[in-house]
This record gives sequence, C-alpha cells and structure tokens, in this order.
Amino acid sequence: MAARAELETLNPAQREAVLHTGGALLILAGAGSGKTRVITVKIAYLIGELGVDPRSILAVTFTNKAAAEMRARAAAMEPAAADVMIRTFHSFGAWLLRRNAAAAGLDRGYAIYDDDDVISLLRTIYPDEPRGGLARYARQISRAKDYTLRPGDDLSLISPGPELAEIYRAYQRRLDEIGNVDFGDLILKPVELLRADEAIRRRTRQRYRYVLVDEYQDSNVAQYELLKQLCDEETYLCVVGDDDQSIYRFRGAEVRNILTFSESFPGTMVIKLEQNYRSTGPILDVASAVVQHNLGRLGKTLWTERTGGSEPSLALLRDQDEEVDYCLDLISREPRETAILYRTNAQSRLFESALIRAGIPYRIVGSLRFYEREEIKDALAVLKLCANPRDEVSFRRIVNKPARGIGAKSLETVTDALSDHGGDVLEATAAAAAGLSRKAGAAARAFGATIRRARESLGGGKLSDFTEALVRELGLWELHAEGQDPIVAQSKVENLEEFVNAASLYPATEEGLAEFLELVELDRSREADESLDAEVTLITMHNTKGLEFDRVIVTGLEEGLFPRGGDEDPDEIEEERRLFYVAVTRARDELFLTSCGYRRLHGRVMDFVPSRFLGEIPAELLRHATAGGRGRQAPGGEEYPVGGAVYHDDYGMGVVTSCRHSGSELVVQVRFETGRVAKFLPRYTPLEKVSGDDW
DNA sequence: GTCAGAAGGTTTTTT
DNA sequence: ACCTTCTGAC
Repeated sequence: MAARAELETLNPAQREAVLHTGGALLILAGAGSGKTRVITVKIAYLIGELGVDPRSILAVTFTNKAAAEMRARAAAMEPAAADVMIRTFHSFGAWLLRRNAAAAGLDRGYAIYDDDDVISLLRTIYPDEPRGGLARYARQISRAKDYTLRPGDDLSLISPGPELAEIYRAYQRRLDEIGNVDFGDLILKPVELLRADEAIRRRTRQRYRYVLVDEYQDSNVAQYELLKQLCDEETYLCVVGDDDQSIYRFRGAEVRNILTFSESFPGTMVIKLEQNYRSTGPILDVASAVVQHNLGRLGKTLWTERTGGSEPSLALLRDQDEEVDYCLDLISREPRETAILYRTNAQSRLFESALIRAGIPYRIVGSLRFYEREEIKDALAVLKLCANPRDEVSFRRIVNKPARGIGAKSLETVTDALSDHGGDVLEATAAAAAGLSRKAGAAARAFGATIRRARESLGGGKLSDFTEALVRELGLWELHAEGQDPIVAQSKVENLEEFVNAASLYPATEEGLAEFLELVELDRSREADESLDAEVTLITMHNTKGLEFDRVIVTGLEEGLFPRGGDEDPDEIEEERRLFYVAVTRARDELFLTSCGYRRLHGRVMDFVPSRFLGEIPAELLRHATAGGRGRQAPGGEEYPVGGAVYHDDYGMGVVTSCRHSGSELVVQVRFETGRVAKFLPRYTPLEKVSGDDW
C-alpha cells in the first residue's frame, strides 16, 4: 500500500504526526500506539508525496533489529526508501568515521573494541588490577564518553576521586596508539569531528535535511550532542519516544533528553499517541496506575477500544517453587503464547529446568550470546589482527592459543619492542623473536609470518575461505574441535562454521574485512536459537521492549528484587517503575503477576515483602488468585502486637517493631536479638508468638 | 602449562 | 547457589 492510502488508515494523531512539517517534532508514543508505523509511513510519505530525495533522509534507531524492520516496512510502501540512511546511532557513527577517517585521526581499517576488549586493554596497562576493578574502570570510561566527557573534563559526575582522569587518559592514549575505537568513540568521535571540522559539518548537514530518531528516550548525552551537530535551523528533526519506557539509565540513557526536548529545540511541536492497539483495557489500567506514581514524566494516558478482556491476576506465593508451579499450571491448563518475565537472569534457571522436566518447548532470550562465545571471539581476534596489526589486545588473545610456548615472559619481550615498530605487533614479534628462547622464538616467528602472509593474500576470493583457512592454520579450529567434552566441541565447531558462513557474503579484501568486522561488532543481537518458535518465552523485562505476547507473567514482584535496591535513589525507583510499565504493556490479552514470600538468593533463603508496585495498583483492578502448587501454611489475619515477642526458626527470638497491612497481606517487622531487622509475611513464614513467660 | 581447589562477587545490557 | 578468576602445586 502506498503512503497516501496508508494515511487513511491512521488515527488523527498518527496522521498529524506523519503530515507535520516545519520545526522540530516530538512524538510521544505510548506503548503499542503504532509508532513504528508512523515513522515508516512518514518516510514513505516524504518520498512518495512530497518528493523528498531519499538520500537526504537519515533515520536513526538503537538496535539493528529496529533498523531492519523500519527499512523493510518503509520499502514495502515506497521502494525508493531503500536509499534512506537507516542505521543505529553507532552504525551511523562508524560510517561517518570510516568515511572521514583521516580527518578523525583514524586508519580506515580500524576495528571496534567490545567491552571485553576494553577490559583486556586496561589489563595491559594495569596488569595487577583484579578483573573487577578493570571492569569498573571500563564502565566509568564508557559512562564518561556517554556524557561527552574527556579526561581533562570534570569527571565528578562519574566518579569522585582524581584517579579516573588518569586511568581514562592512559586508556585513551593506548587505544589511539592501537588505532581502534570503543563503542563510546563511535558517538563521541563523530561529535568531536563535526564540532572541529567545519567543512565536514557543512557537508553532512547539507546531505541530511530530514533526521528521524526512534526510541529517543534511550538516547544519551553524546547522542543528543550528535543530533545537535547534525541539525541546523533548516533540518527537519523528528524524534519518537516514550518517557515512560526509558529503562537504560544505567547505560547512560538520559530521560531528560526527551523531557527537555522542546526546550533544546525551540518551536517543537508535541504530538501524543495515546491510543493503544495491543492490550485490553484492564491491562492498560494496571500499567497506568503504577507509572502514574512517577514524578518525572511528561504525562500521557493510554486508552484502547478493546473492551472486555480478563482481569489481570495477582498470585501471592510462598516461594520460587510455588511460583514455578503456578506458571507451569497456567501454561498447561490453557496453552497459548506466553512470556515469563523476570528482573534478573538468575531467575530464569528454575523456570528453565521445570519446563524441561515438563517437556514444554521454550525459547530463552538473551542468555549466551553467539559473539561472546570463546571460539567466536578467538576467530574474531584473528580477523581483527589482520585488519589492524597494531591490535595488541587481539594479538594477546591468540598468540599463544593453542599453547605454543609463548608465555608471559616472551610476551613482555614482544610488547617492549612495540614502540620501536610504530605499535605494529607483527613487526615487533619478528624483531623480538631473536631474543626469545629457541622454542618461543620459532613459534612467534611462525605466528607472525602466518598473519602477515594472510594479510598479503587479501585482495580477492571469499572472506569465508580466508577466515577458515587462517583459523585452521593457526590451530584454533583443531583446538576447539578436540575439547574434552565431545558435545561442547561439536557445538564449538558448529559455531565456527556458522561464523565462517556469515563471512561468505564479503570479499577477502581490506574493505570486505573491515565491513564484516563492523557488522559483527555492531550487530550481536542475534540469538543462537531464534528460529525456534516455542509458545513459551523466558525473558528479562529489559529484553521485552518492543515485543508483545498474548499472555504475560511478570514474576518476582518483591521489594528488593523488583524494585531492586532500597529507597536511596528516587530516580532509580522511577526507572524500575518504568520497567514495570514496559513489562505489563507487553501483554495483549492476559496479565499475571506473581510475588513470593521468600526466595533463595545468593545461596541463602531471604524473606520478601510484596513489591511496592503492587500496592500502587487499586485493589479492584486485580483478581487475587489463590496459590496453586503445594498448600500454604500459617493462617493469616492474626495481628502481632508491637513489642510482643516472637520466635523464628532461623533467626531466633525477636520483638515485633511494626505490624501493618500491605494490600491484603499482613506484614510484620521484627528486630531479632542478633540486632537484625527483617520483615515477614506471617501468612507464609512461620513466626511463633511467644508469651512473656518463655523469655 | 595445566589442573584443582579457594576465593570472590554477584541488575538490567539495544551498541 | 553458581560461575568466573586467582592461586599454588605438579
């Protein structure tokens, strides 16, 4: 269907958003309100009806999946949309840097370091620092870049002391010497490039007259700065997002970007998309009731024409085992597309083993990622080293894998020689080989020669053949094929084959290699088992964004687990509340909530009180389910007098410090003789009242 | 270099 | 509880 016909099927707000021209536009699109549709129709309309050159449109998303979907849907309406620049923020940044490599101080063959590579690089600078410390530095540096901060800037926002500046400076110097970039650089470097180079800035602005941004609530400060650099007074900027779905603060996303968009871009028009096409009314009521408790929001109320629908249900359960039973019971009683949502990945385990036991096929999203597997990272390191012989991180990963006698001592000799060879590890290896032991020297020479020969052979043929031959020649294929566990080995070989296969679309040239590496580094979202169409999906709440299911079970609604942490940071609680909103609005037809009285966490059993979010839902919106599974114990309803003595099997004697109702639950707080204070639900946790005589 | 056992540390993770 | 990382002995 062409854009014009498509327009007729939109609701008035959607149509207004598509037709809007002039100044900046902020589309506040509630969950399930058809925002992707609006963007894609807008792209098709610009091209097909307004005659806009598709090459002058830039559409930015956060995930490759979203970009691919946008491209496909726009092209279905308007074939010329194939020429629109539709990319993720990072991929656009990488493209801009590759295109202006010299001006950005980079080699065209630069590779992108992922988080693990960043830690490895930090380790070369701080060899004695434990991994946890390095990971913290890596996080802080990454966060600093999210805020466009450089080592010389005030970093107190990220970390109080002076040490971060020094670490960041040393890290960046080393990274620049190597000539690679990290994820943060893919945004920050383009910002700096556009700021510093007027000609490139002018050229880029002249090319993109229309800039569209999806999921704007997830943008960070650096991405905002990039938009600022891309847009002049004449650029048409349209951002789409939902402040209530901003859930990546911990990664540097700034809700303020969307909250203050109108001030940042004067003359902004705001259009709200509030009609939801996904969920039933009662489900939206639950979502709205909770998210309304947030102070920092623009405010929007979802509504739907979908009347009826079953009442969302809350089950207060004794523990995880009952929770698992409850979910399986729902699934087997009435099979249909169901997603089991949880806050932390650790919670998936019990569900997984129960589903296996019950013989119910399931799909787990986001567990072990393809590109994080050892064998794949090895193969990637091989290619990265071919692309950039200054890549010390990749060199270190594979130079002695499989073991060929190049130990720590030999490595040190090689890296000591680096500065004499412009950082080229292959040259340094050749030069240092003479100073090594006979065995290490020969091995190092052979390793270096293999990589060098491979680099020289670039220029034709298929990248898949190139990759396989090299990985085999280096002994990595054999290493992984002959692990102790034949099942593991089998899967490793299959992964390597899949990796090689992915490279077959690229030529074995320098450009082909760089392109393939970029694709792989920037698109690691694919799951190993995405083809499996099971009815049951296990997934973290974060991972559900953009997805929808007939039936959703939100599990683990317990204070301390969800929301996580205490009351210290109100912003954090608001973020968790948005996560609840995201989770609930994934459901089309049925919503179930569960909360456990106690659960095993970090090896010990801990008591939990129902999540505050449950208390924020008016009682009439929820049906209270009785527990399935095994029977409950301890009759509820009995009051515990404050000051009265109680006995708990694990904690011993204590005094009641408070006793109140939370929803329909009686919550008792006890201070034990040990000094420990804990809350209990007497309905699930045996808490024996002790008369004064027994003390 | 490899292995076993100890110690440590545990949110979420589009790129 | 569980998984990764560090350590010391062979």
